[in-house]
Amino acid sequence: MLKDEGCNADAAAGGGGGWARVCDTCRSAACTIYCRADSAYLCAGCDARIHAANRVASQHERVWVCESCERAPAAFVCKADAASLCATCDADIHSANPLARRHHRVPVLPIAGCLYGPPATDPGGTVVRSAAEADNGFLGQEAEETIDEEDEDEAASWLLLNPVKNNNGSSNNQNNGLLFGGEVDEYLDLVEYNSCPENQFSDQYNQQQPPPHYSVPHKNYGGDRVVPVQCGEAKGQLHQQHQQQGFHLGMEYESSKAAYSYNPSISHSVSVSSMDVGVVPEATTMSDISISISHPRPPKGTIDLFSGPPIQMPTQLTPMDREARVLRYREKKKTRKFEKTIRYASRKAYAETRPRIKGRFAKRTDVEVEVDQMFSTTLMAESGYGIVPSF
DNA sequence: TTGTAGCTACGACCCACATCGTCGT
DNA sequence: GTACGACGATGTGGGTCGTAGCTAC
Repeated sequence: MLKDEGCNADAAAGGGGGWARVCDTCRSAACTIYCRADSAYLCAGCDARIHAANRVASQHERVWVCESCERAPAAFVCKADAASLCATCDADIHSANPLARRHHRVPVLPIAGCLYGPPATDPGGTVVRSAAEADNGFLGQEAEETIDEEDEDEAASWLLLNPVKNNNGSSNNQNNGLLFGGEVDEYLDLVEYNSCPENQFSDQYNQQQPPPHYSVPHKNYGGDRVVPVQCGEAKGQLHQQHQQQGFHLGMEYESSKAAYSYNPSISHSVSVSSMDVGVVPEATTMSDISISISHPRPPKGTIDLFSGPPIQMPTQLTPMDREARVLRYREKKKTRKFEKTIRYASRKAYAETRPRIKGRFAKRTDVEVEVDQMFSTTLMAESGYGIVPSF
């Protein structure tokens, strides 16, 4: 049943295989919710807007979009992975290995009601709009303009390549990016991080960290390798997309070796580091970030991009580029988080089930392992949610 | 004002082991 | 170029410990 709505509907999904389905309404953000009543995939903002519009709409049953493929409605919630998965991904993931088979899964419960709550009222009596609304630009024009200015300023410093303010005496060059200090640098590593679908769903997910009444328990889910990821494929697409949308940060990231010759643009460094080194999103301090974004040991035959001469800002941004980057920056600002991020949910699940002595992991005896396996097998059979037959 | 004790908050550390990533064959 | 095995690195959570900062006396 759900399969009909599911992964195989890629062609109609507003994106090629491997890339997150886009919101059916705004066509710009990745969808996170599937509304069964409307048969529509919606992003958080559109969901909030549409389903908060009236009481009837708020009663629409919705489910989370599969956190793995991001393209189909979730059918199961894996408690071990704390992830909502469609039937296909659930089967894929939990047939991967015996440990995964032991994960306890339950059918996903539909979300009803208004996820984002009615607009709160501040002590002064003015209406405080929900975060979702604010995030999606429903602020008044005046407020929007103020925020625009602030964001522009902050984003400008984040926009490494904008030479306009880089001139002496102008306001921008406080920080030329991650290498040069400044608060906004914190977000830099998240940019490309978020671009990878593997991470993207995690971030989307955090973007709408559910209020307590959510029916589906959600935790950070950092894209465990147990989950079939599309990152490799996505990287290519990402690259394409960046080029198409002018998000390439001024980097000519051609596959030719020339791209790796010494042409030390900061954007190059950023992209290489974030994609290839593996950015750890939980980095919250500059030292952490510098660790996460730097090449501890550059590959042979390459040049340490961080140790070279001063970095040149390669191109002048067009207004469209700038706008795109500001938008992107804002998107990241919304989704940034400082909590610990779980990168491997299966490891977390395993760690939680391990025996401990005074907080330390203790050795498991053979008997314990056997009993545990028997118990989990029995449980799976009784609950009937095991999709893949255990052996 | 200075010194001491008590409390709280925070971060580093440790443990076992499944999984990942790299390297050599 | 591909497949496979070996092996070191990584990441995971709860308790403990050390240290810094604060308050009270």
